[in-house]
Amino acid sequence: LIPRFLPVQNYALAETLGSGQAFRWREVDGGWEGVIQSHWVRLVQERAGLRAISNAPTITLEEYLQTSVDIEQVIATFPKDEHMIAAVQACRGLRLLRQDPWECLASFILSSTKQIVQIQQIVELLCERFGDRVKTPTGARPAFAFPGPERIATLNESELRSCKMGFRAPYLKGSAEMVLRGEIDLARLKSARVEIARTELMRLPGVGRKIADCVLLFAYGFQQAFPIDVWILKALKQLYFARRRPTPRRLFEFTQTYFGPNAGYAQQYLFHYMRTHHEPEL
DNA sequence: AACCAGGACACAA
DNA sequence: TTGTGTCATGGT
Repeated sequence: LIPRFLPVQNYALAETLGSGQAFRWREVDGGWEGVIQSHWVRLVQERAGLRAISNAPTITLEEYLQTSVDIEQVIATFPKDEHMIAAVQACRGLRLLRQDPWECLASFILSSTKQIVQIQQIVELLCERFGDRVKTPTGARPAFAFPGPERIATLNESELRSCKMGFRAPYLKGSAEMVLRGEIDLARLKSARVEIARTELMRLPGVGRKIADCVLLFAYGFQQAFPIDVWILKALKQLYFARRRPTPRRLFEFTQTYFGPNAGYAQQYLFHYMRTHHEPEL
């Protein structure tokens, strides 16, 4: 296992890994351990960057963690209203990851009406039971790769339900089968226009507008994508549409114009802010 | 013990 | 188009 250093300023590692965009990271002895592709990874926050222990190529780590993104430059494009200022103030250094499309897609299919801790539990069970073992340092807990669509497609519904995913089981299996049959090409979406990529993703069972936007943002890096979940919906209505009744279409229009070219980052800051400051109802 | 969770879907009006 | 019930499971 190769230790190395990823220089980066102002990287909020704990909030980035633990706040609901990825579900497989665990805090262990002051660091964060997880799996990227087929590589076990341990990350430790340091003053001038991130210390990484892993066999994964450096470029893989940098890509996943997006360490080359200048977050101050991103923040500078946010609207300067009091709510965004407070959200940035609450966690300067929060990042967006760049995850594997299938893992991200499958994870968010499993996310609907679940709390983040429960999503983590479901995904962990799925990997433990059906993922390939990956190499770990002696003494560390066993770790597993995320099972690919070819593996998920072979499982029956009761095997999937044993991972506590409930009614989402047929969605996951159905989506795995469509990917496996080539009815959707996840790799090709990277170079598509965002509207086309979204429409494609929404053809999959269990994937609506919100989950599609999560995958567009967290896996493909479409920074205009703005997932609207219950927290963000509450934030938008409460902070920007008080005493009004926006239609979903009007809300979407607002997110695409008001928050600027990095709307997806703004969304993640608002999401984290709402969840950690659990605003009293207004 | 109710209520809710990073929703989607079929169906009604 | 917008509204309601349903789905499975566990945390708070």
